[in-house]
Amino acid sequence: MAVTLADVAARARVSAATVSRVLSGNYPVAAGTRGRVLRAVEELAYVVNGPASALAAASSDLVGILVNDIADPFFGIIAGAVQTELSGAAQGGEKLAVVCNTGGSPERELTYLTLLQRQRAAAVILTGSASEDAAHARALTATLARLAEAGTRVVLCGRPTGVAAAAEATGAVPGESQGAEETREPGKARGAGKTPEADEAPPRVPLTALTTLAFDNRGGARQLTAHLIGLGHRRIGCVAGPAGRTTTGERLAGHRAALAAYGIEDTPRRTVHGAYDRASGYDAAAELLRREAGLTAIVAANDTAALGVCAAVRDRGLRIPEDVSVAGFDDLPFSVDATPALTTVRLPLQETGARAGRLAMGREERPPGGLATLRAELIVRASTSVPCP
Amino acid sequence: MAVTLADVAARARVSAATVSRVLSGNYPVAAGTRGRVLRAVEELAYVVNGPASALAAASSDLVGILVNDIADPFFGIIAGAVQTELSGAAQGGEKLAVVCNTGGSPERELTYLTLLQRQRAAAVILTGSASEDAAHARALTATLARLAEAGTRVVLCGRPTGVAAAAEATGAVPGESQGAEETREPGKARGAGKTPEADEAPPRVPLTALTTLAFDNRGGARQLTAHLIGLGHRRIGCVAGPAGRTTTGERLAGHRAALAAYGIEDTPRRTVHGAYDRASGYDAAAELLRREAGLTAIVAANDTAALGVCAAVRDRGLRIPEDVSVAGFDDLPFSVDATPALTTVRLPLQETGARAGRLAMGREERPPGGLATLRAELIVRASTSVPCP
DNA sequence: CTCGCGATAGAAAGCGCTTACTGAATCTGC
DNA sequence: GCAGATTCAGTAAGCGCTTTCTATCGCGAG
Repeated sequence: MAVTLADVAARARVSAATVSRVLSGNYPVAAGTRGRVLRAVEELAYVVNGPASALAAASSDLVGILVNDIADPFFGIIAGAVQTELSGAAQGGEKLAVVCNTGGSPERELTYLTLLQRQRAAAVILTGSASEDAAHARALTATLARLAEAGTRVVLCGRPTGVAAAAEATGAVPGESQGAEETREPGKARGAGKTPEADEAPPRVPLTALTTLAFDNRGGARQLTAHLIGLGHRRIGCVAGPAGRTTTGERLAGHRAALAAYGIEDTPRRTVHGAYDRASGYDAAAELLRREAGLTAIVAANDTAALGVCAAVRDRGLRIPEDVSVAGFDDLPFSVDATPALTTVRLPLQETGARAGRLAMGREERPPGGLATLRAELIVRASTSVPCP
Repeated sequence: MAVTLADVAARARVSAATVSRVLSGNYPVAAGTRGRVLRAVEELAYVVNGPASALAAASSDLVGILVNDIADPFFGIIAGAVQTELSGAAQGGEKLAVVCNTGGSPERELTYLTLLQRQRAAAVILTGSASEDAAHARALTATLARLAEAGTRVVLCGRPTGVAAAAEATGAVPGESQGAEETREPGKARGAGKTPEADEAPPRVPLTALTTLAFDNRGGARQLTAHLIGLGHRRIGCVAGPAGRTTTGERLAGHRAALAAYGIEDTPRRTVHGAYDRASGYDAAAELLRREAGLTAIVAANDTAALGVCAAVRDRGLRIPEDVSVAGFDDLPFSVDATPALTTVRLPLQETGARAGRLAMGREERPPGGLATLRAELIVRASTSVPCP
C-alpha cells in the first residue's frame, strides 16, 4: 500500500540500508548514490514511517507540553515559544510538539504523562502551577522519575514544587527559591559512578534530566502590593487563584510579605480564591466588596481575573482607579488595552517558553543545580493610583 | 533496559500474545489469566511502547491540529474543545493531540502535515484561514490527498477553500457556500466500485475522508455591517484581516454585500488590511481615520484587532460609540469586558472544535457532502450605536 | 606487483508489538 | 459417550526502519 524504504531502494537500485543512511545523513554515501536515492524519494513521494524508525532507533521526535488551559494566553504564549524553538533548529531535526490540556486536573496530568511515555517522547515540558496535594506530588514525582529514567528530558516551567519533590526524593535539598534569575546548587548530585554490583539498586531519579524554570511569583506579588502600599492603600483585597496550587500559594505569600513588611494587618476576609477567568474575578471582587465596602485596592490572580474584578467594581458604581485601584498579574497582551490599562506584573513567558524549548531539545545547558528563577517585573499603568478618600 | 511485553508475559507466565490481547482488549481472555497479566503489568510498571505497537498495528493514536497562532484564543478555544473530545471518549481509546503552530505560513503548514504523515497520524484537523495562493492550494491539496489516501481522516475547520480545491481536483463542484448550517451535496462521489484491472489508476482523492466545517464568515459580516447601516451609519471603515487569506476574503465579501444591498458606495480607501492583533488594529484604524476623518463606524478583522481600533479611536480624542462605533468579530471571551463591551459576531468555536474532534475520532458521521457551514450570530453590545452627528 | 587501508555499499539481525493461524481443552446435543 | 462447536492460549511471521558486521573496490606504499 504505502511507499516504503524498500520501494525507494529498489527504484534507486541500492539497498535499504543506503537509503536509510542518505535520509538520516550520518554515514558517508557517495554523491552519485545520494543523488539517485534523493530522486527516487522525490519521485515516489516517500515519507518515512515515524513509528518504525522510532522503534528501530529507540528514539522519537515528539516533545510533550502539558498546560492547564490551552485557551488561556498565558499558556498559549509559552507553548508558542516552545514550538518555535522546536522547529527552528535545523540541527537535531524538526521535533513535533504535543500540547496536552490538563485542565488543571492532577489525574489528567498523570494520564498524559503516561501517554507521552508510551510514545517515548524525547522530552516533556510541564507548565503552570501544580497541585499542592502531597499524594499527587508523590505520584507525579514517581512518573517523572520513570520518564527521566527512560531518557526523556523533563523541564518544569513555572512550577517549583516538582523539583522540590523530586530532589527530596533523592535526598537533595534545594534552597528556598526567592531571588530573581539566581541559580543555586541543591547539593552536588551523588556521584553516578558505575557500580557493577549494584545492578538491583532502586532506580534513583536522574536529577540531571530534570530542569526547573521557575517564575518569581512571590517577588512579583510582593512588589505589586508594595507599590499599592506605597501609593497609600491600606485596605487591599486579594482575589487569589485556585486554592491548593503552588502558584496561588507563592503569589499570596508575596502579597502577605509586603503587607507584613509595612506592618499592615491582613485578615482572611480580604482574600477570596477563584479560578483564572473573568467570571471568577467578577464574583470574587463582588464578594470582597460585600464583605468590606471600604477596600481601596484589589489585586487579582491574573489579568483575566482582573478584567472581571474591574467589571464588578464598576457595577457597584465605583470608579477605577479613583475609588478602587485594580491590579492584575502576568501582563497578558490584552491588559494594556483594558480600560484603564492594567497595572500588572510581567512574567517573561515568551522567553521562558523558548528556553524550555531549547532545554527540551538539549540545545541549551541546564542551569547549575537544574534550577533557574526568572525575574518578574512590575508594570505600572493606569488602573492603580493614590486612593481618593 | 525498559520493561517490555515479554517481561510482563514471563512474569504472568503467559505468552506475549496473551498480554497484548489483555491490553488491547479485543479478544477473549479468561478472567483469571487477565488478572494475572494485569497484576504483572502493575508490578512492573509496564508502559506500552507506542511506536512498536503503531508499527505492528499500522495505526497510531496521534491526531494533529494545525493552528495559525496558538497564543490566539480563537485557536486556543478550538484546540481545547478538540482535545476534550479526543480524551473524553473511553471508546476508541485515548488519542493524543499534536498541536502545530503554523504562524500562518503555508510552508510550515506543509511541513507539519508531512511531519504528521510521518507519524501516521490517525487524523489531522486544519483550522483557521488558508492562503488563497493557487500554488499553495495545489500543494496543500496534494498533501491532503496523500494523507487521506494513507487512511488519515482530514477535517478542515473554518476553511472552505481546502475542500473546494480538493473537490475540484476530483471533478466535484461544491455549490457556493452561503446558508447557515446548511449542508449540500457537491455532486455524488464517483462510485468507488472495485475495478480489479485499474490497479495502476492515478490515486484519486478519497473525498470521503475529508470533512469541512466552515464558518459563515460572509453571512456574519453581512449581518454586522447591516446592523451598522440600520443604525444610520453610512461611512464605515473596515479593518480587514491579512490579505490573501480565505477568511479575510469572506468577511470582506459579506461587508461589501451589505453595503451594496443598501446602495452604499464602497471605496478602497475605507479598507485597510492588517494582522489579527491589537497593534495592527491600532495602526489600521489610525490610517483609516487619517484618510477619512468623518468615519462614524469601523468594523475590525476580529475582536483583538478591535481592541486596537478602540485605542486608536480614543487616542484621536473620539468617543466610542458616540463619535465612532466599533465592532469586532469572533466574540472572544474578553470582548464582553472591553469598555465599552464589544458588538461582535459570535462564531461557535467551542462547538465546532468539539465536532471536529468527534469527526477526527470517527465518532460522528460526516455531514452529507462532507460540508457543514456553521451559523454566525450577531451580538450587539455597547460599542455600536446610532451615529451622533 | 602484492598487501593493506580508506571509502562505500550490502546483508542481516533485530527493535517491541500485533495477529493470523494452530492447537488443546471444555462444551454442546444426540 | 462421541462428533463438532466453542473457548482460550501459544506460535510465529512480519510491520518498516536502523545499525552492526562484512564485503568489495581502488589505490598508494612497500
